[in-house]
Amino acid sequence: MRYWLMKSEPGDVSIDDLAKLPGQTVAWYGVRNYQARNFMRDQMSVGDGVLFYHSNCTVPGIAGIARVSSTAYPDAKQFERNSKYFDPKATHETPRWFNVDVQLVKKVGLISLAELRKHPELERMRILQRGNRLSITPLDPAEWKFITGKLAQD
DNA sequence: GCCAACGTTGGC
DNA sequence: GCCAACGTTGGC
Repeated sequence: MRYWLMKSEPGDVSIDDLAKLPGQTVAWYGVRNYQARNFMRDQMSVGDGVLFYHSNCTVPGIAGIARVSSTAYPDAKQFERNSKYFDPKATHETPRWFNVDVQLVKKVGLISLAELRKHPELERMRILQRGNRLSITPLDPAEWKFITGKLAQD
C-alpha cells in the first residue's frame, strides 16, 4: 500500500468533474514525464491512496481523496493522431506512455498549498520543495495520515 | 502574464 | 556524451 499526490488542472479535470464521471473514475491520461510514468507503471497498485491536487489555478491545493483503481495500461491518447498527447514514436507493440485509473473516495474542503506549508510535519513533501514540477509524487505514510486525518474536512 | 526551475531535444 | 536552446510547469 503506497500513497501518492497527483496533480490535475481543474480546467482539465476538477474534483467536481471526477464526481460526475461514470464510476467516479478517470483514466489518468496525458502524463508525459518518465518519472511520473514510472511511478504509475512500476509502483502503483489497486487501492493505493491518492490525494487529488488542483494545480495551476486560483487556489492550488488538495481537493479530494481518491484511490488507484487499476494497474497501469497503455495511455490511449498516445495513439490518437489529433490528440495533444499524441506521440508519433509510440506504437501499440511498444507503447511509451502508461496510465492508471483513479477513483474518487471523497471530496474534501480545499486544503490550500498555503495551508500545507504551515505544518512542519509536511515540510518534506515534494510538492512543497522549490522548483518541484513533478505531477505525481509519493507521500510518506505519516504525511498521508496527517493530511487525511487532521486536515481533511468532509 | 511573469519568470524561475526543470526536462527534453538535437547538433556537434 | 556534452550542452545550448527551447518548451513546459505552475506559483505568484
